[in-house]
Amino acid sequence: MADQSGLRERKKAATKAALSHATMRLAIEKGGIDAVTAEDIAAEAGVSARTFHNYFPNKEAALLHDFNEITAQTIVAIRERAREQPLWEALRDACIDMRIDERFDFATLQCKDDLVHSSPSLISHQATQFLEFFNEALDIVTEATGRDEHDMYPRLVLGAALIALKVAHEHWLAHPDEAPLDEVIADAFEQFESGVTRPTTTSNN
Amino acid sequence: MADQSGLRERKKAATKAALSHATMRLAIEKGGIDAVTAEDIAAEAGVSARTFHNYFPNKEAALLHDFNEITAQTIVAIRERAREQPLWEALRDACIDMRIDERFDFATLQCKDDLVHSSPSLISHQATQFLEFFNEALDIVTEATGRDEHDMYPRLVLGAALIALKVAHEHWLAHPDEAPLDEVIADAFEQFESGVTRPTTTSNN
DNA sequence: AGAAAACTTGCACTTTCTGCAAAATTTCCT
DNA sequence: AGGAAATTTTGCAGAAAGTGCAAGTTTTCT
Repeated sequence: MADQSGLRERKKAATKAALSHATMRLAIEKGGIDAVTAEDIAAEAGVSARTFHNYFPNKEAALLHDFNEITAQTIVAIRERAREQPLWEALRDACIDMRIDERFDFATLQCKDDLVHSSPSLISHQATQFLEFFNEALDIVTEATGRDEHDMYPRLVLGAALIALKVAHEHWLAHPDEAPLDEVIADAFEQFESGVTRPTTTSNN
Repeated sequence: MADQSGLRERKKAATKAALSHATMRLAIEKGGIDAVTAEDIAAEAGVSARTFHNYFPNKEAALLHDFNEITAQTIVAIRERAREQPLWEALRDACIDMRIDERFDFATLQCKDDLVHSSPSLISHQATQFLEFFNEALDIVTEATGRDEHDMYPRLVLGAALIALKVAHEHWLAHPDEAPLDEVIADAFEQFESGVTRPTTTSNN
């Protein structure tokens, strides 16, 4: 349904990837996405500015495209796992299975993170993507818990899981040599299990 | 420091409020903030378009201005409470003390929430403000827990607290007759205390 | 091959947002 | 009160985003 392998589909995917990569390249080169125009990106990818806007609504979306891809896959993973595992474990394992560390070059990840943290427009866009992630996952979680719309529980668990994911991810990017990403994620989830709300002893764990 | 009561200061505050209110009025009238231009807002408030941009970077900021004010106050409240209370309680009580229900007309709140949920630009902007709130509070929480930058714990607790706040707020807006806002917030925080990660019995609580 | 469907492109247009410099207003000091 | 100094308002110019439309290309399907 999504990717029939006709010439047309392949070309579109290639163009989209080219635009996304061009955005990244230029943003790094010019030291920030704000110094890059949609026209620059289109030129770098060899298409017209109008075509760029056919693929992405704006440059932020182009830069964060792959992150978006991964969350889409994660939604599917959560749905499948939630059928066979307790919810919390399903969420945790789906997050671990994102395997950001294996799919991307570490330097590139760090680079992209720097770009995001230094541009309000990117921060804003990333926050929005996270919200979309939340909303898409919410239906699954609500169903899995057997609660209704009337109940806060689904949103609270899901929120906790996504916070754990985000914090783990950031921590790993800042301290990559400390532990592998999957362990960091597991650790973050574990802290919620043992009760985040109680002040813990300051054993660095 | 912030508000000396010279004529100039008072006028500026008045203009800012007028612009914010004008934005709200027009957004409701035209059924969405996207149908309102910065020029419309300036005209409604009786200033030039250029002046509007001296006060706010964009219309989204103008519409969400009061929410921003409140989070600024809440940061202060958290800082003070964190000196005298256990962290989790400090966060909870500071959130309860925001008293959104008393400060605003309920219909207006619901209206504004509808506006936000139906406009990508507003969703994006609100998400960004939430992130700023997070970052400002993070320093306080980190200090209060006696943990260092190296540790995920501060971000996890704070994340949990802000999720609780946001979820409670949304729930109350959707079901206002069920319980007063402060109780809903307390309830959300309580669910984190009793362990969100374990599936609970479906007693609607 | 040739019609139909889908994609690309250029163009026109509205809107946002910023810098700059001139005018207007408020404040401050004597 | 009066005038210099500081601050604010405003208009104008300009870069860039983003969208609709229609014409031109390319791919698909039979």
